[in-house]
Amino acid sequence: MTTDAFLADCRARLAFDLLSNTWNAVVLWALREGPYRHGELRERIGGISSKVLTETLRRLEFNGLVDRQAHPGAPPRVAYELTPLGRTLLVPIDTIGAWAFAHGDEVMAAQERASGLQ
Amino acid sequence: MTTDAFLADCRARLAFDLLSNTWNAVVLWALREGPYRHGELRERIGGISSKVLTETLRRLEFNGLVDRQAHPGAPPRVAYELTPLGRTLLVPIDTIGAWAFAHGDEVMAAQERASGLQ
DNA sequence: CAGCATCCCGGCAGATACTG
DNA sequence: CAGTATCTGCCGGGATGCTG
Repeated sequence: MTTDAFLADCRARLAFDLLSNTWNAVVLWALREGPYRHGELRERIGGISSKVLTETLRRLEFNGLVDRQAHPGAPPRVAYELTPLGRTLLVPIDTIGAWAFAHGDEVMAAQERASGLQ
Repeated sequence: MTTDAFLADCRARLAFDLLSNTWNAVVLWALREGPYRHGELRERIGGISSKVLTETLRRLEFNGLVDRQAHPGAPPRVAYELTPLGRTLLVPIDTIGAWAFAHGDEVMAAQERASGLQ
């Protein structure tokens, strides 16, 4: 098992905290096909406010997962791109997504069962 | 790509929400080696309060990931065990942990770099 | 266009004390 | 032993409005 010293190890927490935010994984995933600008990202994602998108990008940048390129001038042009490190995180994200597609209905069924019998 | 319709799909969110809680994944992981009782789990995990452990177990049970067996009598004996569904979720959890072990130091280095230059 | 400044709210999680 | 009952603080995230 690769992660046997899991419980006490803070390093594992690191990855979970990265994926624990509502939007981190979504933005990372949306960026997988190349640089996008702020507005493009908002469109592609849908349902995220401008403020929250900026916060998320700042967080990802802080953790070395996203690279921010500001081309100066007016109007402002800012592009965001995955770093190589950020790109490696797409693997776990995809694994989670795959699990959801395989077992999502089982979870929902369990939820309804549990709700039903109070 | 298995999860191309990721952004709009609520099913993917399901899995992320499951792993977004601070303790869900930890408790799931702690349960991977068979049934444990409330007190045993607390010991094995460390740093979790009784109340929060109960809440977490209730949540996991609600989602069909954990099975709760109460053997009546005094003193009370309650054991928790992974369901087959819960066991499948160990795979993504392990993937995340493996990523953390492989790239955790890169993230920490990036954080220090970002903190350093203000 | 990109993004800060505010205000606000709900829910996770910790600490503490109590019960069958 | 395995919980429940409170009280509390914190932070993510939404809404709105303003700026260079």
